Amino acid sequence: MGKQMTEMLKGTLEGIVLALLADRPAYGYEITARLREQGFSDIVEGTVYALLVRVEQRGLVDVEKVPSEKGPPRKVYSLNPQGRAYLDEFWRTWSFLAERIGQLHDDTEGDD
Amino acid sequence: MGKQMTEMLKGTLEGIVLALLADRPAYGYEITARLREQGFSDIVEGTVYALLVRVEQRGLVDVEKVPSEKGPPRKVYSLNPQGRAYLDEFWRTWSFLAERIGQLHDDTEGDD
DNA sequence: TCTCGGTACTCGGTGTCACTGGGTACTGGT
DNA sequence: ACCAGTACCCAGTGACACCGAGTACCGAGA
Repeated sequence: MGKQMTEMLKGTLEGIVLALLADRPAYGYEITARLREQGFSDIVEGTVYALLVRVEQRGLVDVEKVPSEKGPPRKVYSLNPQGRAYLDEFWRTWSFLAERIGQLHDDTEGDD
Repeated sequence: MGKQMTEMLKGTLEGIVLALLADRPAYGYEITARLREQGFSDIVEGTVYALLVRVEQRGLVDVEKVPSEKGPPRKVYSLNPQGRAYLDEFWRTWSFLAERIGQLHDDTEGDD
């Protein structure tokens, strides 16, 4: 979608993935697929895997290795309490930002 | 506000500043002050100035030097047609992202 | 006069993040 | 034997907000 989206995803993609995990546990390949379904068509696997490594090292998710019928074993990630708290904080930050920007949009859209 | 806000501002702060300039021309110091008024209390001058240099070099804004009664001359930035087009693109990208994330929020908020 | 605080802009270095473009390994079908 | 799909990993790149410090210009008070 372009460079603007790339920059905008910094900081938000993490929240998006954690929100997906809050819904239900999932593994990397699956998360990538879900993101693509939701319209984030050019988010590639490498990005998601790197992100998952990060959140794991920060202790926001629990990991369980589950054998797959097809291919290597899956690493299934699930949100733990710490992750949930972090996600809460993410929503607060997001709401604040979205509100300001929404207001800015309303103020400036009348003149084009 | 914390690290999450820092990361989230990547890509969005640029749009915010351009939106401010779409409202009316302004200079760096003033923009910083306006941002603080709007609640972005810990955005420091250095960040804003660096951003302005960037958008100037990309040709999104026009610059005019105006003498100040107090201190060094002001560099007054105003959005030009290219910048307006870029801002339009920003709003499209933002709307897309905000819609997905908003939906994600609605889906997951019911279970805490 | 000298200092201090407010105004206004500049700059080098840091950490974080999404992206790129590869690679490994396991399975089933042809 | 080969290939496509599944599933994960990794080193390097560019962009960006932040940090801390510096420069310069002005008016007011000690």
